Amino acid sequence: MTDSNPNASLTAPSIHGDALPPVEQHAQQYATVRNAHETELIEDYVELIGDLLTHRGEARAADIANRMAVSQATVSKMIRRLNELELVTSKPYRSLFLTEAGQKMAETSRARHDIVLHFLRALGVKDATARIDAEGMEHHVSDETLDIMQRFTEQQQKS
Amino acid sequence: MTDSNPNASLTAPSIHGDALPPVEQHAQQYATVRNAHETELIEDYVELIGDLLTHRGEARAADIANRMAVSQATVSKMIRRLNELELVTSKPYRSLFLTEAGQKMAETSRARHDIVLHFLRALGVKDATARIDAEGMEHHVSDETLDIMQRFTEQQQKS
DNA sequence: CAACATTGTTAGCCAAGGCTAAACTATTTG
DNA sequence: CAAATAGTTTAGCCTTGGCTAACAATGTTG
Ligand SMILES: [Mn+2]
Ligand SMILES: [Mn+2]
Ligand SMILES: [Mn+2]
Ligand SMILES: [Mn+2]
Repeated sequence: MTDSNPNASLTAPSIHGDALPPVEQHAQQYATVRNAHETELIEDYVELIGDLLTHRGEARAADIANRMAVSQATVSKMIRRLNELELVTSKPYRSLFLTEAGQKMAETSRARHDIVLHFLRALGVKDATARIDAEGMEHHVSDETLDIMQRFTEQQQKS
Repeated sequence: MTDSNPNASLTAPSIHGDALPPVEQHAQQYATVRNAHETELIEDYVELIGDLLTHRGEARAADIANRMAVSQATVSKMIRRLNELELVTSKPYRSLFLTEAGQKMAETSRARHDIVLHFLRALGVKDATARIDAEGMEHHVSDETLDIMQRFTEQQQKS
C-alpha cells in the first residue's frame, strides 16, 4: 500500500480545498456508483415499458427503440435479457408485458424518477433541463436524499 | 413507427401520472445520459489524480487502485488510455502527472463535484451519504442546475 | 548485496451495451 | 390476395471496463 497514512486527511491541515476522504470511504463512493451503473439501464427499460403500457396500452420494441434513440437490434437483445431476469414476458412479434417483479421495479423507478424531477422543478430548474438531469441523477440518489427532496418539494408547494 | 401519434401526451388527458414526453425530447434524455457515461470514468480518474497530486505530491497507480477499490491491472489499462487521450504523462514505475488538458479537466470536475457535495450538505443530507450521492450525481447535473445549486448553498450559509 | 515485499505491466478472459446487415414475420393496402 | 411496408430477430462486430494469473521492476531490509 503506497497510501501509508490513510487517515492523513483527517489530521493534516492544508492550504487546499477539501481533504481526501479516508481510503475505505472513498472506495465506497466509487463502488456504489459502479453498482448503480449495473442496474441503471435495466431500470430505465422497465420503467419505460411500464409507462408505455400505462399510457398506450402496449409496449412495442419499435417504440422503445424510438424513445431511447437506439437501434431495434439493441432493444431486441435487451428484451432477451429482461426476459432472462424474469422482468418481462414476451411472445415474438407481440407487445411486451411486465411480470410481478417487473411491475414492482417499474413502480419504484417511476416514483424515484418523479421525486427527483419534481424536486428539480421546485428548485427552479427549467422543465426540459430538469427532465434531462433527472434521467441520470435518479440512479444515484440515496433513500435519505430522496426523502429530503420530497419534503423540500412539498414545502415549496405550500408557499 | 409504431408510435403513430408522438404528441398524444400533450393532448390526451389521463387518469395516470405525468404523461410521456414527446419522442424527440424523451430520446434526448437518454442520449444525454449515455453521453455522460462515456466521459464519467475518465473524469473521476483525472480528478482523483489531481487530488492525489495536490494532497500527496504524487499519484501512484497503487493509490488509485486502493481508492477506487479496483485491481491494479484495471488501473494500468486505464492509465494507458488516459495517456492516449493526452490527459496524463507517465513513465513506467513513476508517479503520474497531468498534462495541461488534464489539469483543466481535473479543475472543472473538482469544482463541479464540490458544488454538488456542498449543495447536498446544505440540503441537510448527512456527510457520508452526500459524498456517495455526489460521486454519481456530479456527472448528470447540467450547468443550469449547477448554478442553482451553488446559489442555494450560498443562500443557506448566510442564515 | 541478496532476499523479500511492493508496485507496475502484460496477456487473456468476460459481460454489457452499442452498432450494421440480412433474414424473417406481420400488417396494410392496391 | 399479392406486394409493399413496418416491425422483429439474429448474426457478427466493436469498445469499455471489469477480472485473474504470471511476470518484471523497484524499493527495503537483514
Ligand atoms: Mn428513469
Ligand atoms: Mn434514468
Ligand atoms: Mn468527481
Ligand atoms: Mn464521480
